[in-house]
Amino acid sequence: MTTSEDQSPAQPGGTSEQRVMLDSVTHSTFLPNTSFCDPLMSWTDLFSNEEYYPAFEHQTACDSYWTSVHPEYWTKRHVWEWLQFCCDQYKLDANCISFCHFNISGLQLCGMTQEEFMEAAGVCGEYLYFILQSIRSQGYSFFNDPDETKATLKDYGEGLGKGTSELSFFKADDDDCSWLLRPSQRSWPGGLTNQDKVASVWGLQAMFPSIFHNYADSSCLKTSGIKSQDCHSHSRTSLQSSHLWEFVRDLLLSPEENCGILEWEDREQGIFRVVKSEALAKMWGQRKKNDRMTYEKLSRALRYYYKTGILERVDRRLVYKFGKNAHGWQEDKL
DNA sequence: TCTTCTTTTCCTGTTT
DNA sequence: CAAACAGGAAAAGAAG
Repeated sequence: MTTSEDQSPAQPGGTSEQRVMLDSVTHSTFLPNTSFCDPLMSWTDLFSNEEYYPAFEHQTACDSYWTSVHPEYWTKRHVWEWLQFCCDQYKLDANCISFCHFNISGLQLCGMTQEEFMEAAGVCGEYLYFILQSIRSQGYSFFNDPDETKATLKDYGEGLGKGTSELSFFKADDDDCSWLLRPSQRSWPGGLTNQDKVASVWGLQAMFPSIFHNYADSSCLKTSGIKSQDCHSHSRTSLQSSHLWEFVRDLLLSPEENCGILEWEDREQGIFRVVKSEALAKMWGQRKKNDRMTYEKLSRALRYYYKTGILERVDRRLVYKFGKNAHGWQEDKL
């Protein structure tokens, strides 16, 4: 597999700005949702490769940012910028997203149904769908600027929980190109403080409580650094680096990425089988940037989970079971 | 820097 | 015999 390190930088659109943008995404693996998409190609690989992405639209640095254009007029680049923003800002797990499905214009994006979003990005897809719809239809912009804030949290109802006072979820005047960001604000995706991010996430929670309720436990909504009382994660590490058991769980929950490496034996009981042990180890090794990973080592790490109740022993080869301290795998709690 | 926790690495022995 | 399991020990790595 090719890595971003050995890619030639000489491709259309491969400006330093774009590479910075793309490289800030985790080195995810993308498994086949489409016939032309290399299953192990990362986002960086995908979009820096002209074969896969010939139409980078040859934009220049002075071209508009996605926030300054209505979604229906977004270019493909705007679509990625938006995806990039959503991943960064709302801690969506890029692994959940099949970027091959988003190699489209804004008009096509706006034509996608909720089901199509979910097909392309699983639970993140539903989330992305709602974000997009809010941008299209309601004119919400997500930024913190006291001078620009036209409405505070109270406009969106009571009982939103801690942190809501920080919120400056913004609804602009209808005649003010409502969802636009002014040029001076266009640097904000990289400049937000943690507090801003908390505020923004709380804002989304206010808008889409059902989504947050449903997915608070999902790895696709990473919650590190967000002191939400709804956060059920026991993880003490960064959200961007999921634990092994979460990686395994997410693989089980993402059939399009699974490639038959793992399969459920008993979905209700949380019993699953490792079908391709070395492939699983390789994939985990790619995630951890460790090409010496083997199933033997991976399985040793899995066995440590017996102690903590993340996994329970199943006396069958290559079969494991989620324990009482594993969360986010149950179908009815997703 | 220290501490804690998770994961990696290596190992020996056992089971399938 | 190979592959997988079990678990001890030590070290590395990440994060607070």
